[in-house]
Amino acid sequence: MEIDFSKIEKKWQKKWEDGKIFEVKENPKKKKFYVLEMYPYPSGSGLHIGHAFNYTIGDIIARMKIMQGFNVLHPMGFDSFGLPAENAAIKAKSHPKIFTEEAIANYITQQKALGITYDWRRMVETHKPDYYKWDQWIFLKMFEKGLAYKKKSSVNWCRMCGTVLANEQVKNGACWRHEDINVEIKQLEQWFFKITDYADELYEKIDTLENWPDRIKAMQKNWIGKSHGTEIQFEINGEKWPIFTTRPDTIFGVTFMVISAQHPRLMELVTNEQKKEVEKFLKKLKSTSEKELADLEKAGVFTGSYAINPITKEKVPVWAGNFVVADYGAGMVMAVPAHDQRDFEFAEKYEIPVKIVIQPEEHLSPERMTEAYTGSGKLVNSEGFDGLHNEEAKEHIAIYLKEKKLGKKVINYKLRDWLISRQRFWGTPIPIIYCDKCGIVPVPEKDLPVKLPDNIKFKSEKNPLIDNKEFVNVKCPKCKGNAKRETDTMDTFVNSSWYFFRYCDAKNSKEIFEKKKTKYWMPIDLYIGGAEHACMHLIYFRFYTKFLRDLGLTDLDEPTQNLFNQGMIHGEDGFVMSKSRGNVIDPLDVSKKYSADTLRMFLVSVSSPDRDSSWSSTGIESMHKFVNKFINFVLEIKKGKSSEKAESKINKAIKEITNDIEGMQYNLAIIKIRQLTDSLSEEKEISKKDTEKIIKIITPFCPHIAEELWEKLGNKSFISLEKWPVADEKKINEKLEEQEKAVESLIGDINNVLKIVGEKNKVSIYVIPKEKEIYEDATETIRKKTNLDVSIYSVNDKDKYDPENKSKKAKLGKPAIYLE
RNA sequence: GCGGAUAUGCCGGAGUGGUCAAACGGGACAGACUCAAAAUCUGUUGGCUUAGUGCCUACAAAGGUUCGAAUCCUUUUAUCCGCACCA
Repeated sequence: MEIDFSKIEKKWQKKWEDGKIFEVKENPKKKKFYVLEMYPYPSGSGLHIGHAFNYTIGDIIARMKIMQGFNVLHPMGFDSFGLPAENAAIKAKSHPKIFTEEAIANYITQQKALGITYDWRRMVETHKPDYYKWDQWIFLKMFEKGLAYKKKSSVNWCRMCGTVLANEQVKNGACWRHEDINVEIKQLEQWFFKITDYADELYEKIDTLENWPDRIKAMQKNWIGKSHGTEIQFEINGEKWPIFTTRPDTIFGVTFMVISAQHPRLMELVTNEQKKEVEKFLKKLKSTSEKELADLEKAGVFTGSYAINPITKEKVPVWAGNFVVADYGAGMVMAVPAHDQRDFEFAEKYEIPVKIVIQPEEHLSPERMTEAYTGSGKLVNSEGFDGLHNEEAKEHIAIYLKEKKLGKKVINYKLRDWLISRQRFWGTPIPIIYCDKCGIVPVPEKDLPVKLPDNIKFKSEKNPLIDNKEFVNVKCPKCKGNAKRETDTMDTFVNSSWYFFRYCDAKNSKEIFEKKKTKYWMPIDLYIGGAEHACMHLIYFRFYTKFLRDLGLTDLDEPTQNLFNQGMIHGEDGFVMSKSRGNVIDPLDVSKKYSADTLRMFLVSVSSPDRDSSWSSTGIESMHKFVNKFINFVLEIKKGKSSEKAESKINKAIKEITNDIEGMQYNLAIIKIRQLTDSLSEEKEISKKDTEKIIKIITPFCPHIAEELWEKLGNKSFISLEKWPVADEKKINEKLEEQEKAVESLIGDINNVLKIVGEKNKVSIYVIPKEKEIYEDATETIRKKTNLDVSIYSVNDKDKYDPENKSKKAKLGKPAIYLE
């Protein structure tokens, strides 16, 4: 039968929409299930295959859950602030809003064409004032709590983006959007969110995230980088300077100190004699980018100052070095060349003494060392601590330092505060006013939102807000005097840090969301997206959830316990899809050529959805054949009574497929659907009820076709809302399956012998009496599959035809055969 | 350097202690149908051997645990990814 896929897709999409069947509201009587795919940035080029994959993964489970009777929240929205639209607007001398809204309209059309169960009433678009108003509101709350602050510091600048970037947006020293552009370090005054206040909770709660991929959890731990150590006060020029170390046990081995060349107070330590040298060194450093810095040989210059070791009272030189990170720990380290490789290399280069304070079994001596000894051992040259194992010594020395008020135990994090200012137009305006009299004044809540003006002129790449007098000039909310607005906007990751809360109450104009509503829907039961957000969005959205909790807006510690990382779909050539490679597959082309259902099926059939896979044109072709085969099977099979065997198979399939979908092993579910269809096509008839069950279990994968078939069987309802079948365990008959296998193996044997002895016409089969029925029932199948005349005899049958006395070879489960 | 993941037949990928020469799909080959092709259907697809058998070699490599391992343990190697001079 010829199916007009595109026609039935449109038909059912319209019916679903008209029937509002995927629109949901809170219902305390029903169990909720919140499934969320990461919302997209609406780019001008439309949906790509990764989007289609992402949405399909979510839709399959959403559809099954709906049919299982859950109240399923499955929303979609757009992360619609961002640079590409702004850059396009600059080029076209237009407004980014125009590009953005066109792109969104296009996305919605394309998303609808995939037949996804979104509740479109809940759509959020982050560029709309009714959304970003609440971004600003959160900012004000952060400001109130001291978590939003302005500070001058070294920040990452991308000249292509024309703005500063958060630490999380710097990859390998380059901009996350421009991998060939190394970021520059600039000293700028910028707005930060104090995410470090939550560093400990963000770190510790990672272990509670049961269903997050290990990889993501490891990446976040690594990124937050919690380490236990000791802060020790060294005296330099009569002033106390703290350093951070994880190795207080080596304090007697300190032979010099190194302060970061980027340390803001470096010059305070530089003596007049050394000033020239240091400046020369700094100048040379400045011309190297951060990326090159990483590969650079350790180098430094003597500052002229000396530090006093708080325990030994020894005077050691303080150097400025290129390998010390300025904003980690104290930006200065105590250097123990004998027991730290970096210090060792540095000491070797500048001929600084090496002092061994930890001795392992195999005796070390400074002259023979070619690298630092970082292992364990007993303390030596350490006065009263000599003889202690170094692990014990860590503890003892820390206590000693604490008693003498020379140091204390501390915890350090690699995580830095989140730099949220962006020197760009197309983002949420930071709701801050600068007044000459009153200083930094937050915009009062009642004046929110601070709207982006429609009337703007782009001049080069400069943020047009700066020249927009109507925007900039404002009265100070405190003194009513003339004041100016902040013109920086917020990082777009701010918008995506709480959008999942807003879906629960997307149209609320009075408050950010109603707590009662989010209490019903949250947490997200399944969050689906790519792994590229591991150390960006996926940290930020945890941070925001904690902050909103502390505001009392939610009781949740974590936004979701279940994170699913989809794999990447590569081109047919195995490479990442890219225009320049010409291996891009457009999901819309595919669904037009085959069907949306074929595309959905294919996307999740190649391998487990969390794995990378490659596009395959033969694969989609084959899936399309299967889809057609399935349709024909359902329509053509005689609706009568199901055999026991068919019932067993159907129920077993229901059971297994339900588990596979639940476990997101869609590829396995599809294999089972294929197997079921293949084996049932041998049946003469199947009951209408069973046929309907089969259509139901394919509904999450092929919703349009399922609806159409459901209707063709005479049903008036939506299959999408029908009850998911539950396997009747009693009908699963393993014995029948075994018997079927036995018959198959017999057929295999016959064919095998035929191969050896050549063509024959007739087969006589001798079976153990109690098995006779099994094989007799299969006579027709055997005949069909071997193309032979089939006679079946019981071995104890006296009248059997058995000229070569083969029957005596028969065994249980393995009949004897005679071919002629 | 640190951390995470992966390694299965021509290919993609199932398979976590025996029922595994290994699901399912792709590809290839052979056959049926057809004037022919497409579609569809059937079979074969590690080696040798054989009236349906038996044996050997196999699940990155090497060891080990076990009556028994693709599956468990140890080590090694390779690939991919993330962080990276974090003291």
